[in-house]
Amino acid sequence: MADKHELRDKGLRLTPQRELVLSAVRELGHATPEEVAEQVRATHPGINLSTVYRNLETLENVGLVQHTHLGHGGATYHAAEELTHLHLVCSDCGSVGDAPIGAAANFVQNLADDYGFKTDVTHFAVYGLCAACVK
Amino acid sequence: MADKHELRDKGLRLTPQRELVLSAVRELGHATPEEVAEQVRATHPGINLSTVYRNLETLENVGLVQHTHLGHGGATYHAAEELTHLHLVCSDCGSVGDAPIGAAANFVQNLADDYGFKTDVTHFAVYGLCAACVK
DNA sequence: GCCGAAGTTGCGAAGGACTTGCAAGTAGCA
DNA sequence: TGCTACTTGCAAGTCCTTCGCAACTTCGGC
Ligand SMILES: [Mn+2]
Ligand SMILES: [Mn+2]
Ligand SMILES: [Zn+2]
Ligand SMILES: [Zn+2]
Repeated sequence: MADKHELRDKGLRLTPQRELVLSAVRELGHATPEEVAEQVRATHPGINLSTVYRNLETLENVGLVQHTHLGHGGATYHAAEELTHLHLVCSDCGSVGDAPIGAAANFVQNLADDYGFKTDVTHFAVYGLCAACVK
Repeated sequence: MADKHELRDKGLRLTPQRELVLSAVRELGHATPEEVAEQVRATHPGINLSTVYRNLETLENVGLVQHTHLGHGGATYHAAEELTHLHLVCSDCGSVGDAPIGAAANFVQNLADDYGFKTDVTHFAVYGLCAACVK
């Protein structure tokens, strides 16, 4: 549920649509704009898809949500608090597994040391074959 | 330049368009379908974009090219031989740097050991801030 | 509480990036 | 040389995301 103050505190106006979009992202864990819209429509049937897109962008600008790429195209949205894990996406079966960010700590450190590159490991999924499909 | 035999050897028919698409991918290093089309048009002005898409797909199916995601959307194509490095994409300035695959060896090993996940580190770029933009 | 400026919404239309159907053309094998 | 399966160009069609705009809210000030 979106607390009214957190939106106002970020300098955003409080509209039912905006609260609902944020709530939906939190409830869904990660979701495409289309899925967010569908979820919001459960309580607010009239919401327009473009309103969902606009609010996702606005919420991302103030850091309340963030997007990730799990598949070959588009984006999926997470609540910012939730971005504490990596996504392991299987190229074969499409499954999305989680791994703690720490699993990449070493890698991130290497890139920082050797290239001065500050890696955001959550923006793109980690792509490959899941344990089940390796066999 | 695409050697005629390598296409035939993969069971593909040899068309000028197909050879040119493969050559273009090799010359460009990594390129979007649009960029490949533009490159091909230098010697074969009439080539249709859909022919480029179809051939990229065909060439990917037989393993001569491969696609990667460097940006937030679409795909860019590489010659299969060239996929020996990671891409470090800067979220700020958009630059695309390279790093040897080995930089991720440790990470890949971790995921294999802990999750049985076989990682393809080249499919998605490594996203973050380049050294210049970190400052 | 009421007002007005600025921000937001819904809707329809536009964009951009592929994908598809199809008729004409071509490669490759006999 | 001929046949058949594969390819191509072209036009149209999808799918996903963004825009323009008029109507409508929100919210700080009065
Ligand atoms: Mn992909
Ligand atoms: Mn992105
Ligand atoms: Zn799998
Ligand atoms: Zn940069």
